[in-house]
Amino acid sequence: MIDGNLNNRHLHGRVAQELGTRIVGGMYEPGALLPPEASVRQEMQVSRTALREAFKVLTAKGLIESRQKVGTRVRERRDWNMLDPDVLTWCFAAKPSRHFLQSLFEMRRVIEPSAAAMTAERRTSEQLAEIKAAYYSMEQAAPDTQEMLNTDLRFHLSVLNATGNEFMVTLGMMIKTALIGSFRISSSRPSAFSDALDSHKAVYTGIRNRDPKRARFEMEALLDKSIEDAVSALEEGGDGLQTAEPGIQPHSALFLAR
Amino acid sequence: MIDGNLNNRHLHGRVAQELGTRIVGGMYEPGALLPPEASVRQEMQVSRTALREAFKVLTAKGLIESRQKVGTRVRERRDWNMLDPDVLTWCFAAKPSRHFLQSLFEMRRVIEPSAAAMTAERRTSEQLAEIKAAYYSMEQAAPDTQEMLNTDLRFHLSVLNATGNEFMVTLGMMIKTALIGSFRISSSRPSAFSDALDSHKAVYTGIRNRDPKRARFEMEALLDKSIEDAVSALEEGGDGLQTAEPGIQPHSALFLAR
DNA sequence: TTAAATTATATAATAATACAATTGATGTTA
DNA sequence: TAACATCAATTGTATTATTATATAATTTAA
Repeated sequence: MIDGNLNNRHLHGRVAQELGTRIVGGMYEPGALLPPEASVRQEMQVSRTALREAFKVLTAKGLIESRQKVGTRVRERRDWNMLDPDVLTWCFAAKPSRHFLQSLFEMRRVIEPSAAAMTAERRTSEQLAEIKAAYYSMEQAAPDTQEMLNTDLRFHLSVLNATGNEFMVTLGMMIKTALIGSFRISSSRPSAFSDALDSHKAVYTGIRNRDPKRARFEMEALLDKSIEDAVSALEEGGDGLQTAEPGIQPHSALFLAR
Repeated sequence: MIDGNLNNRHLHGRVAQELGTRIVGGMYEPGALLPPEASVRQEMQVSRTALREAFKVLTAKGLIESRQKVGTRVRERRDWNMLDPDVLTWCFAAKPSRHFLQSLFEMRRVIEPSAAAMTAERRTSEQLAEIKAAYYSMEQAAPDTQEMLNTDLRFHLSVLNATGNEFMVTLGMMIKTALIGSFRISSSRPSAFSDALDSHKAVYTGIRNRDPKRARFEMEALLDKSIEDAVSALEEGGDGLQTAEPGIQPHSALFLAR
């Protein structure tokens, strides 16, 4: 389990994970009632304490709400805390739709270029050193490995951290989950390895030179490329992904370019 | 209490609110241990069940982590789920620093212009109708009232909703909390009322005309203006806000302009 | 006949208690 | 000295009982 906070250590965490996955997976529909405590307890063979603590976790993340007498209801999707690392992980566990993945990439495309610009503007030399170190660790990682993913991740997080904006840091958690999840879906993407390195280096250079416009531009280019790769990996792979629901217009990943 | 999910209905929710406020307020420092269950129970006069459920809520939001024998520790600030509506509300309850408020505005400045562009690109006519309705409700609200805040909020949320990106919708929750919190801090800002209306109308027009660049530009202008207002309200007000910690460079709210 | 009041019942909320598991510290022994 | 055993503190889990509340069913009064 690659969750943010929850782990196998606690019984209630495992229960929350199981129920959370079921909910985002659509087994219990928004607005519907969960089975009453007693029956869930029996099914999962857990004590009331464990189940109720799991409910509290899910409540805290906006997935459910419990009322006396009436039961425990799944809240509307719009109330779910989609930016929560656990919720996001459960979404990935539950065969995310294409629309979901597109929305996620779109968020990165909104956030990260601005983050790169901020960082170029304000980074300290220590922060720059960390970004540089992250880049070099990418260079040394073998292509198409877990190590590559980790160093890639490290680079993006170091940029977000260096913004000095704590909300960016929190969004970094989301992006981390997203990257890991995407990697697991299209595991061996035939990404142009050296291309990716060049793009990252360009971002780093922009930040080093305190050139916000450049940093933003290069990050945009980098993301556009990686989105392209992911999409094509998905197209070929056809790895059991749900297709977008009808009625939802496909996004053009590039609509932001001006 | 204006929280997202928690409310006075539940005892554990009140306990979580109290503890959460203390934590983000700095009463318990990151890395430090909370007093053991028994003593918190005694202080608050609650049962172990209520306290433990409150702990689970705080754990789910990334504020604390409990280990057997060792106790319950406050996690590092970077692990806090700052985008969670409850956490954000607690931050506002705890006299937010100037740096915090600047970061929040900065996030809006990153998110909302892009959201406006997306919406201009993809909005359905129903979505446009809702945005229009929100604008007209602003026109009819009396200046400098709660009603004004509500309609303003409605406008911004309707734009975010119309992006069709569910992460944007979740960020809307964050922005909602931020707006309410900001309003309470600088309650009677001498904002140029009709100016604000004009800006909003310009955004609406851009979206109506399916003109992403225009919508983005007008949203940027709108936010720049409202940030300006808020800053000046803060300067005058001097309402007990903590000043930014030394060593943190002030942000220029406008660094994003190109 | 209808409306209001009452009661019943199902369900979650809270409390109280007991015991288990984990872990850090301390002491003990080879 | 190092490995090992013991202990104590603290949270984890389970169980049971009581209370509060929302809905449905029933009775009572107008």
